[in-house]
Amino acid sequence: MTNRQLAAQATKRKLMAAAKQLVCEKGLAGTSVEEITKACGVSSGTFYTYFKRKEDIAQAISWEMYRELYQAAQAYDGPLMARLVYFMTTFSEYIEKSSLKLCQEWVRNNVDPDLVEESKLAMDLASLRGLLASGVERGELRGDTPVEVLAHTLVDLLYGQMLCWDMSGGDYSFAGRTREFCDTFLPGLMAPYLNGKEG
Amino acid sequence: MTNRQLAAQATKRKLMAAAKQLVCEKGLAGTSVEEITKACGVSSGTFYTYFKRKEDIAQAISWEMYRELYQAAQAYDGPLMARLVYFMTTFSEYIEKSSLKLCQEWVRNNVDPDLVEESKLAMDLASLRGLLASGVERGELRGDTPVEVLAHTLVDLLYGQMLCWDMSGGDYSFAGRTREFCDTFLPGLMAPYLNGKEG
Amino acid sequence: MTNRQLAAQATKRKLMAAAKQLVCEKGLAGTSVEEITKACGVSSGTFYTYFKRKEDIAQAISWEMYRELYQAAQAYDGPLMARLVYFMTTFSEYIEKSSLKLCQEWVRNNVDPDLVEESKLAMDLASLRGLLASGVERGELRGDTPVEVLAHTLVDLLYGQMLCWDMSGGDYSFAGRTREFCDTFLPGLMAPYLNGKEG
Amino acid sequence: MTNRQLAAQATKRKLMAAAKQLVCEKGLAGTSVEEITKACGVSSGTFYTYFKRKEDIAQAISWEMYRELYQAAQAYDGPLMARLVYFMTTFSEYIEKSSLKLCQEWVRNNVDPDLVEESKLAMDLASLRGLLASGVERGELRGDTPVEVLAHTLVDLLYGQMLCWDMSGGDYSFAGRTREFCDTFLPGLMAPYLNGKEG
DNA sequence: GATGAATGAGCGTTCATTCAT
DNA sequence: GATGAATGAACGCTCATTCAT
Repeated sequence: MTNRQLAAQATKRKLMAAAKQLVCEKGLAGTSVEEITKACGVSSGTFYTYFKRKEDIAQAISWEMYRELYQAAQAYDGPLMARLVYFMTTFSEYIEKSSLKLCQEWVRNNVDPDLVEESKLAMDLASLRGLLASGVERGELRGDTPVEVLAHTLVDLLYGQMLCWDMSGGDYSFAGRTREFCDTFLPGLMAPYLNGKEG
Repeated sequence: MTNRQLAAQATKRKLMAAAKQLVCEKGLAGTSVEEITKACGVSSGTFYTYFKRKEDIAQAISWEMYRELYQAAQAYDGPLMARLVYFMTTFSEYIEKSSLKLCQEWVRNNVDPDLVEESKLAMDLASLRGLLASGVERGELRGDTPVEVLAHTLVDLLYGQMLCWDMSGGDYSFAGRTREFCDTFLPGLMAPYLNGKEG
Repeated sequence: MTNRQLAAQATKRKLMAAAKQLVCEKGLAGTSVEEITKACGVSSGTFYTYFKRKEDIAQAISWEMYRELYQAAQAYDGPLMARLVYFMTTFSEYIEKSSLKLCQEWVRNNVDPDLVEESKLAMDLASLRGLLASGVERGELRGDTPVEVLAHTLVDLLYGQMLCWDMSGGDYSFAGRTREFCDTFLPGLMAPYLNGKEG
Repeated sequence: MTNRQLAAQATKRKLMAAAKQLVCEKGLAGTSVEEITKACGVSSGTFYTYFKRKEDIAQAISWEMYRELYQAAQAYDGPLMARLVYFMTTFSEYIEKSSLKLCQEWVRNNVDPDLVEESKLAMDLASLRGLLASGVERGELRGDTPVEVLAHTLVDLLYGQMLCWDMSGGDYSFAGRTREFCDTFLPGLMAPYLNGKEG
């Protein structure tokens, strides 16, 4: 990689870091491109060398964050229920740690019908589906487990906890609520599909 | 009520009707105050006789809609499980019928940390809490039912279904998913707390 | 006077009182007609029964205030220098007591080239001119006293003290400065024109 | 300085020149940003590249004007009384030459309690104070001259002449009045403090 | 790759004033 | 005399984006 390429990479990283902080403080709509670039000591035009539209930097930031999350989730091994709980709690812990504002911003962006994104929703769904499918493969789950329905129900629930947390203004712990669910209802929900050795 | 008051009421209704349609088509951000007023044949200033800010009309519309929903839910009677299912399915059917765009708009507005609204979230939570509490009172649910946790878990789920539906762009039926949940998982979820005569 | 006329008079007084307070707090530009009328419990249309334009109420208020001032000044008797000092200090004391904001507002309005008012400036000038002329008549001042020049110089000075006080944001006492001038420089200024019995 | 910077400077100058003329004709409130920019053949947004708010251009114009005035005043040398007279008459001549409307606008802006500006009032005061102090240093004025009181009295007077001129609508000469004062009263006012060689 | 001046459409909002009731 | 809904022109200001340098 040439020096120029390295410098370019550094510029992009600086932009994303500055944007992340500003968006956490003031939301994306409340943050102008100029603020982001000024915070990096570059000119506003430079922004467009790296991002086609202002919104793109928000997506880039969220991808960067979620990549880490997925890697952790895939690396984890253990019994099915533990894997499930690990995925769900890691999901909410991660988001809660990041920033309420960032999460709200993300919801706003992804509910906007004009902003199509390669869907994180689809990825989360696929992750859970894969997790359950692996349970079936390994014999931890019965063959007739309704994998698809289970997967999207759990995703619905996680997203709902996230949305309610956003709407509450962070009045309580998102991760706490996820753990509460995993303790209180998840075992009953999964029981019918678990093979004996797990039950 | 005098004629003048009636005329004023009519104007407000016209504004809300026009706004509802336009917002369904193009979202609130995509609809200008001028468009709304022109569609009613009133001047743009008239808008501000009835709504302090542009956003307020969106809230007014959603309140109007949800009032109906709550009335239906409270009117319904029957065994606890039926009341629960009725509330949840009516909730999603109602929203789905209204308009995807309107629902997305509502989510966007209510996730905005600056726009505080007397929370529909709180109302939904209270409705479900009340519903479950009535079950306990009537002896349909055991005395040690964790009413609060159940209530917010079901709200989380409903809001999650709504959010995922919004994010999918309406690719599938929101109400269908709620019904699916009620059929597949709700009985198992409630089973531990139901008194014999219901189970 | 009929009851109706009495009621009308009361309404007008209420409007002026409310306007005075609001303008003192927020300036005229920052006060809307609706605020004034709401503060009186009347409708906005009523305002226009008594004042043709919004600005007119400010003038009405200032006239009301200054009438009192002029009456006091004319009632006072004593040696010329005392009359002069009395007029000048009463002028600034009165204004200072009223309200900085009101004074600033008055300056703004009277510097506006579009708002012609029966000039208080002209009245102040006439007052001082009359005061000095009476001094000549009574033999307190020499016959060749440049009454006109003295009068407008003293008005210039008073208005200048007022303007500087306004610009300072009320950092010091307007009346104090007037008194300082009367003590320090006024005797020297008048000395050449005073007849022996006064000097 | 690069070509781009030169062009930017030229744009700013054009904006100020156009604004100056328009404000002289119609006052700041009567001049819209669009008028100013159209007169320069630039877009309305460009205005905000150089001035944060509409009002700022008025301040910029007045600073530009007064800078010249202060430079002249500081460059002038001669006996104290001459320096004093020069400062005062230059002050009023300069303002009178500029434009009545501009002067009225300036007063309006500087009496507005919300618009804080690095005070020209303070600068004028400092100028006169410095002028008198230099007189004391050079032995032209007695050591016990009340420099501060004299300075603010003369400033009060100058500002008062300006205000009265504004209020009169320019019916007479501002500079003429200042000269009249300098001829008629200034010598008597200063006499007690002048050292023999000057008197 | 970086710059930064220029763009310019677009919009929410205000509010003094009117007039039919 | 009082009402108050309706008016509607008017304007400041934002800011994502471009492109010549």
